[in-house]
Amino acid sequence: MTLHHPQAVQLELDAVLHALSDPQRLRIVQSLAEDPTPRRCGAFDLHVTKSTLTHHFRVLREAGLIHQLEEGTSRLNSLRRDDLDERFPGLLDAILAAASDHAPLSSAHG
Amino acid sequence: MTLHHPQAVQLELDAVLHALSDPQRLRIVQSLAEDPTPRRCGAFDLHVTKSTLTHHFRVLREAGLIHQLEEGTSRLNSLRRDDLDERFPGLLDAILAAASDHAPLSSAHG
DNA sequence: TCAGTAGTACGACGGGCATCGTACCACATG
DNA sequence: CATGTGGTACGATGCCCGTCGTACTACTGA
Repeated sequence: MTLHHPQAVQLELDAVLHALSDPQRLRIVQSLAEDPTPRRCGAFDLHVTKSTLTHHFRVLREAGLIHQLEEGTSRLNSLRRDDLDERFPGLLDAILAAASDHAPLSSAHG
Repeated sequence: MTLHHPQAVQLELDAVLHALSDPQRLRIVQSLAEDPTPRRCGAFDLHVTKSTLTHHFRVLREAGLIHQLEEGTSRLNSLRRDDLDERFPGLLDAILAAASDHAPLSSAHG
């Protein structure tokens, strides 16, 4: 079974903003923006249980923010930058800029 | 008693995104962006009751998105564009652009 | 085969939120 | 004083959401 991803044209602003209004999910997107390397759900330092993690990644995927590629027992997550930029030009950049000003990921664990 | 408005520096991204993730509130902000004239809470065509209206305007105010000036029995609402732009450059513009693409206010009642 | 890893599915819990109705206040106007 | 207008406060309701635990599947490797 393949995972459902909305098409770029179908992305809804409400869903995107809601997805990013949660600190944990904003963290994930921030991290993926800093380092675009696709990586596992568990590879994000989030301090929540696995089931909660699954939930957050699902919200992000269904909002169209990330792409999840099934790879063995893992799912490789990547940011849908191009689709986001195509649908909502400048939105992701503005949010990421605001987020990095707010609580920079690079110094979050320092 | 004066209404509490957060300072520009204190604006939190989570709160802003959450405030704008609600369709009704996004509508209000959209409307204020299209026509910056400060106006009453009741002057927005929202199809919700007065108490719900009060709630939404409070959320917007406490997130720092709007300013409410007490004027007699009314509150004049205006968009805090400058403060938003100062704190989160480009964010409001990007969201408004995305929103107008999504569901243009000017054609909402047409 | 046994153990470990990566993740899902389901159910539950608690809190928050959008919405409403009712009651109430402040001001203007007749 | 009575009425209308603009808005708040409070309580209730129903739903959604973030979080967790438990049980489960699928793959990997000793």
